[in-house]
Amino acid sequence: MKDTPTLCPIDPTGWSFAARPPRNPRERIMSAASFLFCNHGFSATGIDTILAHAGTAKATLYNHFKSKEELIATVLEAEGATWREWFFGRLAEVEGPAQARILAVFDVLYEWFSDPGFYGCPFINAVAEFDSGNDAVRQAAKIHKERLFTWLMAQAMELNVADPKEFARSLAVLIDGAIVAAQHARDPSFALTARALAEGYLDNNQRHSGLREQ
Amino acid sequence: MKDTPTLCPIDPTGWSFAARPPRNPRERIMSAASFLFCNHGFSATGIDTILAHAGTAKATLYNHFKSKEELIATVLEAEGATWREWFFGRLAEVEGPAQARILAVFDVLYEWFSDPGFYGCPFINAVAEFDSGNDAVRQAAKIHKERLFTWLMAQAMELNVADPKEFARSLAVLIDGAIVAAQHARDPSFALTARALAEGYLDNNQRHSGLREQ
DNA sequence: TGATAAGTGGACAAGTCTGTCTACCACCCA
DNA sequence: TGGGTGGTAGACAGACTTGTCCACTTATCA
Repeated sequence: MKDTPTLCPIDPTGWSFAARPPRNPRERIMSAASFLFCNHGFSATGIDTILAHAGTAKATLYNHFKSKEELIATVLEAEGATWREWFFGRLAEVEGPAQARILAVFDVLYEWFSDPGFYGCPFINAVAEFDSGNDAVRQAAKIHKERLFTWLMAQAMELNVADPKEFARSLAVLIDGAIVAAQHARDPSFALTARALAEGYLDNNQRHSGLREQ
Repeated sequence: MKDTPTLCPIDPTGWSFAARPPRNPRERIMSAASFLFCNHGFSATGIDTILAHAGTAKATLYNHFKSKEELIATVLEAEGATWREWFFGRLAEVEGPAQARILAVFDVLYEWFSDPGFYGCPFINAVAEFDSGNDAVRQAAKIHKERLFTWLMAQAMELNVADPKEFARSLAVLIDGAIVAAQHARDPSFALTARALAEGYLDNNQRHSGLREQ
């Protein structure tokens, strides 16, 4: 049971920290915590459950993390970093202009939603569970969203749109909407619905900027 | 303390069950539970906290509700029903064609997001917290979403769009996206961003159907 | 007036939660 | 060989959880 711990029964394409092979007790704890927190909720997952999944002793956990709250924050950071690495890595593979890269966002989302282990966005879920009362969680979510926003702004600059900030906000709405709708309906095709909306939005943006130039 | 209990410090325009004046112990419990569950999370809110806010005895709670789980389900239903009553009531006031009513959706959302007591959609939050593990919650969320979907489909029929289902799905994405973005950023103006997206989508739909008819 | 229903207050059981602590083990490197 | 580091196993404290129960009070209504 200890030699090859199967903490995460799913085999995602690499978007989740929980699916990475843990190399030491600390990583085993984080893997198990990540999987359990994201799938069963943060409050609902007890320390003992995490330890049982990780196959480590309680003292080991409290050697590495000051408290459950710190563990939650650390796990969220790791999960976010892994996801962004995967997400932006995927998009970096896309050839062509910014327009193609932006539409590819929704193809990559589709891939994510299609994974049997998809549980929604850990930050959306965490803020939903804590909202007021846990600033570390809100902060982690804020940073994650800002990273995404920065990437969207960069695409907007490249596209030379009239209002890059509003452009990024619009795409953020489409992305969040797709995530929540797919999570609730357990239907990955909401990514394609959002993609079609994005396509229309890009077209409208193009047409208006064309009119401006004439 | 018992004569005029101020369970809910906010004074919304009527979208929340928690703000309705409770008339009997059962309603006091539901009001307090609704406010606490939605603002601090379901697991994080204990029975004793609810009772303290409601000013009732524990036996009264367990006289009316079999368990905390049943209380959660009942509160979600009531909160959803109140919100829908408010939301669709608002939209029914809108004069003009379906197009205007659809855009008004986002004005009403803006009003909701602007309330200081806005905490996001209780169903999105509940599913985020429980996901797997509480079927009653998922079921309640499903019913709520279906009601909204039905309304959107009705507008689609009136607009005579090519694919009413896809039309409703698109607007659902915009609505969910606006809710989550506004909740995270604590910025109601995401409703206006979503509104602009909807406007572009409606225009594109119109243009394409025009092309089809020619 | 007097019976019935509904609510109160608080003790209590039984379990779960986080976090601490001790005693022990196994490995690595000097 | 032997000391230090890091992990294990599990008991334990103390607080908090949900849910039950009982004796008592208040309100309603025939």
